[in-house]
Amino acid sequence: MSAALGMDSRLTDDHHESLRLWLRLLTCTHLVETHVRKALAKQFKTTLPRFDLMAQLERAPHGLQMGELSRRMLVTGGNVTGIVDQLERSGLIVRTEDPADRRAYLVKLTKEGRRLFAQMAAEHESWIIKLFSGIPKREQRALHESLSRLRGQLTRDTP
Amino acid sequence: MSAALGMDSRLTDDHHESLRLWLRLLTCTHLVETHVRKALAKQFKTTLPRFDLMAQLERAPHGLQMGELSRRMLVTGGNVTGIVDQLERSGLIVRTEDPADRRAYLVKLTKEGRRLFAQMAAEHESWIIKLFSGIPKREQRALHESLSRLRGQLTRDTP
DNA sequence: GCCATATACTTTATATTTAAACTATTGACA
DNA sequence: TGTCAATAGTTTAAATATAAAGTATATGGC
Repeated sequence: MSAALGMDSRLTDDHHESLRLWLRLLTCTHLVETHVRKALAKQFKTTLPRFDLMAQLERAPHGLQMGELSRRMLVTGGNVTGIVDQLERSGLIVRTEDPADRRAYLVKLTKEGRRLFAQMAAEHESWIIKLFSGIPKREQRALHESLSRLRGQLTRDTP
Repeated sequence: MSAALGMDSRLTDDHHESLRLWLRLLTCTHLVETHVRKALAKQFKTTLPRFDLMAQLERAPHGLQMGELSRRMLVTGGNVTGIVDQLERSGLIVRTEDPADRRAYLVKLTKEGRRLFAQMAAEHESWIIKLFSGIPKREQRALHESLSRLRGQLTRDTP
């Protein structure tokens, strides 16, 4: 993630409500990210983007093209190249020839990658549940729904 | 920001609700960030972290220490050093001696920095308002409140 | 079939970001 | 007062991240 537009604890009244909402969204995301990043580093000696990429592959047993990874992770193609390089060097994923398109690869988890990811995913989920545990389930569902509407807006209107 | 944990459009049912909420939060934040980053680059030839840092200073006329910038922006100190270097080289901010502590600087906007920031802030706010315009004000307020509760959780329990 | 254009991926240059090590100064306290 | 841990900031190395340019392959129209 990029930077936060600042702790939103001292905004003056002349800031518009949408702006304040955005800053709060950014702060929350940043706080969770920092927590998860440190936990991944400490417990698994890995990083958030690598975990993210493996999470994508785990849901796609037949593999994903680089471009599809890029779209799903919301990062540029060049970025994906670098992270795939790292994970491939570690033996956790492999680039496979795409039989349907000689320009493309199908990236897949190796057996070792699947094994390791299963461990990390379980821990990761428990961290998230703990971090969100102070928000009642009812409110979490409402939040989720509002954010879904927002995501719809963002993907529909601003291509 | 770091990477998204993936488009949350194809989660399977076995994912816990908190995890889904987190992924949606991350996706929304990432989409807005990408939009704002591109707009800042296009219209002002600048970046999000530089804009963010200037936004912090604009609200602190007497200046801020590097460490205070780091805390408010939720990034590490080394990161702040780099961004301050850039902005200082461009003449938009200055490092001032802190009369109370010879280890510290007070970083301030220059006149040119204030002038430019005023322009950027106005545009920035209009972008945000537009991006969030599909969400009713009522729902925006509810979102803001839920996120406030979440932020409270995140800053209280996970130091 | 041939060619223009688009797509898939990599490379390059630059900026952001973290963690950890380092320097300088402060502040607490025996 | 002298010492020593804590604090403020920088530097370093490595990983992300973007945008833009480059390479190779597909695809669609002629």
